[in-house]
Amino acid sequence: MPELPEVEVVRRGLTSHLVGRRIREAQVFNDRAVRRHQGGAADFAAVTAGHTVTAVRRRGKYLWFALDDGDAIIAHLGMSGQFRVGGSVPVEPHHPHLRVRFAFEDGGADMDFLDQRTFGGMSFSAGGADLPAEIAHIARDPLDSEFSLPQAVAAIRRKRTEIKRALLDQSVVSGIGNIYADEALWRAKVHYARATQVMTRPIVTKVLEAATEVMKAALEVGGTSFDALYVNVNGESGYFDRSLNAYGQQDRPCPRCGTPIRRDAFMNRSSYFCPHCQRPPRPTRAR
DNA sequence: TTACTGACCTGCACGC
DNA sequence: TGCGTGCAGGTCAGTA
Repeated sequence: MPELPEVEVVRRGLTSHLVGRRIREAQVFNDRAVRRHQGGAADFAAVTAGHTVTAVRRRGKYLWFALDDGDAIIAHLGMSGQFRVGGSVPVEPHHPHLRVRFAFEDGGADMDFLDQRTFGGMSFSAGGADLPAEIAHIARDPLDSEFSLPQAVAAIRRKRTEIKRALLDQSVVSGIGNIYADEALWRAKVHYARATQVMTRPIVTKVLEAATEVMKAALEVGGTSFDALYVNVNGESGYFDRSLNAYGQQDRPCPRCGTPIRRDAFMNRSSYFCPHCQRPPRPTRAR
């Protein structure tokens, strides 16, 4: 699943393939891919044509293509979105997951947006080259040069919820998804259900530092791939799944203490944790 | 205002 | 072999 490291790998790939190229046309093969664009598929194609891409930027899991006149094209990969540009195996025009195709004035390789589960999508943002208004509510992520660890720690401690829920809240700290939340909590030895309002500043700091470390490590090896749902712009997988300590490791021994990793249902998804290293919070007594 | 829940969506694995 | 069910999970609208 694309989380921050995976999206950053895609951003870097797209930067080298797109910057300086002028869009000739966008073909939308599935309207759902542009459902967040107010004017619909035809309008999306009309407003994106003729623009030159000046930069590919990112905040958390959102990408946007800054355009020459100050506008932007926003993109989110969702769970299964992929951008492919001129890979060794070209995407066929009738590929079942091809949602949007961009062709360029230079006649070079097209850019394809594929998305199996259609949770991702694209939209046009007028005047959004620096930061689209549509994603201004997304907090800075730990790989952002202007990310403030003390501010993020304070934001988490202000919440009255469980730590994992806070980590997944993109308006508090962005870029962290289910995989890296579990890995960060495992590294920090913190249970996913710990209440944020009673966590000390050093503990929250430790969790965020762990999240930063694990995402940096994942970025170095091209991100985490379990299957064909995440690949870079050339269609290649990352290798970080080989380094996961908790996520997806149910019943396997904890690399730290040997206790079998447990899987709990949490927030309609799975949480993987070591029941020995990450002790559950004591239930609060009703008065 | 804040926290929480469920829907969206498709392909795969598994059991019967 | 075919069918039904559960699971994967990021985001957002609706509800409490």
